[in-house]
Amino acid sequence: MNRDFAGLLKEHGVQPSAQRAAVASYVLTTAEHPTAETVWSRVKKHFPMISRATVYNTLNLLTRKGLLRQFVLVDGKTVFDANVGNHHHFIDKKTGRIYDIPWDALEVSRLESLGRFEVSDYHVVVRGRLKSSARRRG
Amino acid sequence: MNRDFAGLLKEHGVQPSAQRAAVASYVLTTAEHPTAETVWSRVKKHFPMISRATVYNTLNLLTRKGLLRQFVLVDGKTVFDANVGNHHHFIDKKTGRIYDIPWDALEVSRLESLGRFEVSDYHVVVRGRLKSSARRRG
DNA sequence: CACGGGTTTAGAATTAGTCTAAGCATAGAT
DNA sequence: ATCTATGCTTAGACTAATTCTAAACCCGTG
Ligand SMILES: [Mn+2]
Ligand SMILES: [Mn+2]
Ligand SMILES: [Zn+2]
Ligand SMILES: [Zn+2]
Repeated sequence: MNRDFAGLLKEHGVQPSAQRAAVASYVLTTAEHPTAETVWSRVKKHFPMISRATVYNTLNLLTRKGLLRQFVLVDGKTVFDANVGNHHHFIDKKTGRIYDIPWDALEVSRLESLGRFEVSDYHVVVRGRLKSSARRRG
Repeated sequence: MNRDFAGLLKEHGVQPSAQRAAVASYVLTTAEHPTAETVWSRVKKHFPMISRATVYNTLNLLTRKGLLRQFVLVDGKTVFDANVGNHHHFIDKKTGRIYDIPWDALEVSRLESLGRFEVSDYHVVVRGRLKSSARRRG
């Protein structure tokens, strides 16, 4: 932790600023698939005067620059995911929380047979309950 | 076409009305995965005085009764799907249109190996381009 | 120190969806 | 045939998520 986020942003063509580093330091290290509202509330703890517009701007900018991915799995909520590599998702039906499933944990076959669909990417969305064993990181 | 939608609704525990039959006759027969706004505009052509609230109410009611499914795949738009059986989805990156992939066209393996995740359902979301062959029904 | 480009800000605007309260339709009772 | 209760429909108000706007701000360069 405590990486040099200003440097990281610069490397990805994002001009660094205190606000952007604050957003990045949270959103690029969490596994909780936060909404923009969640990002805002987390970042405000350490940077109380940051505005909502800056949070949205920064999240969209990081997404355009490939540091972040955003997707909508439930309801009307866009969530942000710093895991930009291929992976699948598990949604806990009880809590709505989203967990990553490593790419290699599942295999999808017969994708070549899709006829008129030319596949460029895909992922599996799994829904269910978390087994009762104590939950660890998600 | 021109099925008895009032009868169909009754069979599913939905008290029929002219508005509900109008919504049902469109949304239960289309394959275009429409948004609520799209449903409203289509239904208004044949039933110009129907209100937005009635369209939303009916779509939510049909969903509760199991005649319709709703999901969010892209952007912030909930779409409605009269195909309530298991199936996968293909999203055309160019147009955003959503197409059904029959359940048996794909196979997902190793779902039993997901450890702490207890799977109750899943589906594959595939994205790509539609091959140039003339498009048929989606 | 002034300039200028990019960044941040608060709040207005927009969009999707829900809620409200009044009016309407109709099945059943008389 | 009329009455009535229940449920349906309606317009518009409201809410929540997100984007837009325009002014203020920051900071490196001249
Ligand atoms: Mn966005
Ligand atoms: Mn809904
Ligand atoms: Zn993820
Ligand atoms: Zn479908």
